Amino acid sequence: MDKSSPEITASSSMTGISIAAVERDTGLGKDTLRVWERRYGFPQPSRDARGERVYPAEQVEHLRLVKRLMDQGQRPGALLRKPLAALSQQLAASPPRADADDAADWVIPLLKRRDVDQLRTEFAQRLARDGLERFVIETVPGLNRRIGEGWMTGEIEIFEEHLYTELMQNQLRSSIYALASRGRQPHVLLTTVKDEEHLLGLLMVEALLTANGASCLSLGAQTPVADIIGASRATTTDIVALSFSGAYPWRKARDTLLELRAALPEHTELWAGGAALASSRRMIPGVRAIDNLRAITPALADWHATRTPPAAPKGVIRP
Amino acid sequence: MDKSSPEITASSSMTGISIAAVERDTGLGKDTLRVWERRYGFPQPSRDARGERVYPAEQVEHLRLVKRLMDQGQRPGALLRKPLAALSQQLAASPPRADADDAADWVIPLLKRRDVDQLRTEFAQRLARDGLERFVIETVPGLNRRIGEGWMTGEIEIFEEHLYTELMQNQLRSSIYALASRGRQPHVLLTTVKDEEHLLGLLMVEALLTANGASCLSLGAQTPVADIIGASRATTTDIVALSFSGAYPWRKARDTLLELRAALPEHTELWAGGAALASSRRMIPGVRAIDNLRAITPALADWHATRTPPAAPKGVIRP
DNA sequence: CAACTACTTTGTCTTAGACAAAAAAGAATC
DNA sequence: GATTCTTTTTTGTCTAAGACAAAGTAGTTG
Repeated sequence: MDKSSPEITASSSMTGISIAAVERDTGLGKDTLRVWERRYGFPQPSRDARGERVYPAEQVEHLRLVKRLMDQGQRPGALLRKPLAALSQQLAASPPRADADDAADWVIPLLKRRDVDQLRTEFAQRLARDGLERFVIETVPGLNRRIGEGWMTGEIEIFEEHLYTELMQNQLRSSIYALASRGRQPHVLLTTVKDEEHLLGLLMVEALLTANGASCLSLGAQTPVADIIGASRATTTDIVALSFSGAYPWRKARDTLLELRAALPEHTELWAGGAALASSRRMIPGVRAIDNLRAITPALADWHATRTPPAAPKGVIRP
Repeated sequence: MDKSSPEITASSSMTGISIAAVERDTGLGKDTLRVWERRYGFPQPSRDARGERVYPAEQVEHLRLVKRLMDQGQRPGALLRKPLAALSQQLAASPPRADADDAADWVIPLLKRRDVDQLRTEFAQRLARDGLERFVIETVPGLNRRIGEGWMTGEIEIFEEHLYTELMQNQLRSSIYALASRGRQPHVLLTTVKDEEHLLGLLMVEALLTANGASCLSLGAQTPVADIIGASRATTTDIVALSFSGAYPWRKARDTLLELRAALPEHTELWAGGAALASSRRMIPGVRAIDNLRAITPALADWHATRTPPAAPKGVIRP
């Protein structure tokens, strides 16, 4: 009511949203928001008494939509000139909707009902029924797609997406932990470079690797390149695996990989996965491209085939 | 050993580091970095051909130190006027060094050796020996303190701190998962507000709650207040638990809590923990302050005592 | 010791202009 | 038709100094 507490209840909704809050909510930088306003006339926030931008909630929603479509590869200039309605249509049409996808529809009502226990149970049951490998390769991507779709069409809220991610991450983590056995070959160092989030995708890869007998060490997302190098050196790392999301610029990915390749010892393999690498049939020397999740198992098999399994280079210690 | 290793190939080091990279590495905003330069004369980056700031690696290190001390409650104006040497001393002196802390020293050499397997084993062993509760209340805080100290004195690198956090998080998560049983009372919604990271601390709390029979749902860190409200509503949430780090401004914490209190249904309890709340004996009406980790167990006991345990409001279903 | 006021510190927001990296379009090659 | 090279457009990030309120400190009073 009065000025004593800044914006009483939902500090966001009634009063409008500050530029810092919009940055947090949409992931678009402050500079970007300002320059869009100047160039395209959208968003067009009102101003408070101090002359600072105050974004209405609906414009923030609109911006979130734009961000989503940009993450799919669209360009902002085109998107910002279109009216809101055109965008909503576009996203509904964009994914080609594989036939079996609708099988993932069960997740939406459970999320809406916030039925956490049931969600956990469903995840666990499907995992037990299909096995970890099939679960990760088929079920989880289907669910992810359905969630993304639901968000875009307004079926579910942001919180519900977070909830899904949180629960699925827990499921995967516990499966990984249950499988992990110490000291097995190969040792894989797993991470994404800076500017990438994508934690769920990383966990999916880790699950597949662990299920196939590898010993993973995940550094989480956003590891600076220097740290990846530092981490792999002086560690018995056989493979360094990087994940790039689809939106990641191709050249940057290539440069990062080349830099890593040069810095890593020769006997350490370098794997790169994610949509950014899958699209091009360009190969980078010394880097193994992992087109999709299914390619992980054969790649691991190759690794084992290349190394002569019985004659270990270092003395094999068996108690 | 020598300076060659951390820098060599990293695209950032030879050339110097851009302001965006410094923001990412230190957590200090671009605006803040610029205004410090103007006001205090530090940092003082050189400029590239385009006139843009290029920070030498040593200044970034210095900044990281400053950030650390700020997180302990110190003020930037004082820190930035002091020479680097004074800061290094300060941090070494700051924690009062409880007697038994040195027992945590074993973790440093293992980290330096990057002996992941051994670290996992040590964690697991101590946990099995002492039990989850003692592990979380005594061992983990001791380790955290030792790690923070090691980082500040230069014993360990950032990567090694990340590695520790990652491994410990995995340990806690798996313990939590093993304990979790569905549908037990009370249902606790667990999170931190925006501007808080503190994920490890949150997991420690979750572990304690779960060990004492609660059914936790963690929303991870950085949940906007509006989402917390949305999440708790229409869910069978008995307790909403928030965690504030020590650096969090007192008033903001109070306002957030009051806002939440007003929005939550009356039968939902609101718990607040973390150093920010512990220092003041100020009470906020309708909010239960959790001074430290040890206070969690009695608080849960209180909750059970308040509710009449045998006469469940909803029919008890037993198959 | 708590609460009020006055003073200092500090982070974030404002403006417009500039420029390089990324993407798209066009042209030329095998 | 597909690949490579060149040109043009698009787009995000950076810089500048000034302004101001929120957070913290100190001094005063009950």
